[in-house]
Amino acid sequence: MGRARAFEEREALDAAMLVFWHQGYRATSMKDLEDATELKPGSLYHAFGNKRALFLRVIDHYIERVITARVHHYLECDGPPLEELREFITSAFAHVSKATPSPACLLLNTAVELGMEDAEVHSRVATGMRLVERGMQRQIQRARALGQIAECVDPRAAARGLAVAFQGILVASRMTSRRASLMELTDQAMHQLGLSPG
Amino acid sequence: MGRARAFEEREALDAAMLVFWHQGYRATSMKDLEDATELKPGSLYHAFGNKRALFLRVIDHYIERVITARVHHYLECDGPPLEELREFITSAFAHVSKATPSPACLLLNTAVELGMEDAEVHSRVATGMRLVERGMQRQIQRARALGQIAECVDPRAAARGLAVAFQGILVASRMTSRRASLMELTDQAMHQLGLSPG
DNA sequence: GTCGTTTTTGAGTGATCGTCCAAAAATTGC
DNA sequence: GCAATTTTTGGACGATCACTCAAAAACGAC
Repeated sequence: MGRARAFEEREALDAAMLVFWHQGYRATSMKDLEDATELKPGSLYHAFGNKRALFLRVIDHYIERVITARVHHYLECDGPPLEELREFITSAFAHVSKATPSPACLLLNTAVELGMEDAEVHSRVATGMRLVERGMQRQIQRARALGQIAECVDPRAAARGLAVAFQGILVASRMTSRRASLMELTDQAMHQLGLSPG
Repeated sequence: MGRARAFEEREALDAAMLVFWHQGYRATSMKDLEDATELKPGSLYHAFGNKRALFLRVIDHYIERVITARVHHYLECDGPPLEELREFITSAFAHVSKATPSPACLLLNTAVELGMEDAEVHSRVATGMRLVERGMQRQIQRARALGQIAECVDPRAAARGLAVAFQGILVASRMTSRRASLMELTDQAMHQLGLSPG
C-alpha cells in the first residue's frame, strides 16, 4: 500500500558513493547528492535519514560492491597468487589518467578525513580494511604452498606489510596521475616483501 | 610608519597550522582560525589574504617547522642510522594516546583530502614528501657504508619503499590509538625492507 | 469512487560559510 | 599637534550549508 518508490535504492547508493568517493565526506553537499541521485531533498531524507546516515549506508555499499567484489575476484580465486595480488592492487588505480585523477579508496580517504572521530564510521572502515588484509594473506599462503615464494616469508607479516604498502601506494595515487609510477611502486613493494617469484 | 602589528605572524601560523593539521582544510572554518589565532576576521584577511592563501602559508610553515626540523634532527645527524630512521618514523605518532588521537601528518592529510585539485597545494605537498624520502635515503646510504645492512639493498629503492610504508603507517595511525601497534608496524616494515641489523 | 498510506515535491528554515568594509585606533614623519 | 599610513575592530554581506514540512501525487484495499 502507499505510493511506490520511483527510484532504486541501490542506484541512489551507487551515485552517492561515487560522489563521496571522489570528493570526500565534508566536501560533498546535500545538493551534490541530490544532483547525483536525481532525488529531491525530501526524498533523500525520507529514504536515508540524514547526510551521516546516508554516508554510513554508502560505506557499507562500497565495502559490498567494491571491496568485497575485488577481494573475491582477485584474492579468493584460483589464479596465480602473486599475479592476482598484483592485479588486486593495480585495479585500485586502473583508470587513472591525467584527465581522471585517482579517487583512491573510499576507506582510505575516510580514514584520513574522519579518523576515529565517528565510531560507527571508524568501525566500518576498519572492517573493510581487514577484509583486504585477510584476502592478501590468503593468496600469500597459497603462493607459499605452491612454492612460489621463500618459506621464510611469514604470510601474516607479509600480508600486513603489503596492506600497509597498499595504503601508501593509494596515497601516492592521489599525488600522481602517472600510472606507470604506481605500477613500479607496486612491483617494488611486492619484491621487497619477498612476494616475487625468485 | 603606520600602526604596528599586535601579533607575531609566526605565532598565528603556528596556531593555524595546528587547526588545519587536526581538522583538515575543509573542516576548518575561518571562525576556528580566528579563535585559534585570537585574531579578528579583518586582521586575518589583511595579513594573509584568504583561507586558501593562509593554508598555503601554513603548509610552507609546516614543512619548515615540522618536516625540515625532523628531517634535520633524525635524518641529517651522525647517530646510528637505523635507529635514527626508526625514531624519525615513530616521532610522527609519539604523543598518540586514547585521549589524543593522531593527527598524522599535514602533508598526508592534505594529499588525501585535496589530491591534485589545487596545483599550488599539490606542489608544496610533493616538495615536503620529497624531503622525507631524500632524508631516508641519506641514512640508508650511511647504514650501508657502515655495514649495518646488506650490500644488496639499493638505498634508493629502500628509501622509496620506506617512504611508502611510512605513509601507510600514518594512515594506520588515524585508525588506532595503540602506539605499540604502530611501533610494531614500523619495526616490521624496516625489517622487511632489509633495514634491520642482521 | 473513497480512504489510508507512502512517496514526491519544492519552497523555506535558521545556522554557518568565506569574505568584505567603514570606522576607530595606533604608529611615524613633520 | 597634524597628516599619512597601517592595523584592528566588529558588524554585515550574499551564498551555501544541512535539514524540514505541508501539500500534492500515486499507489492498494475495499
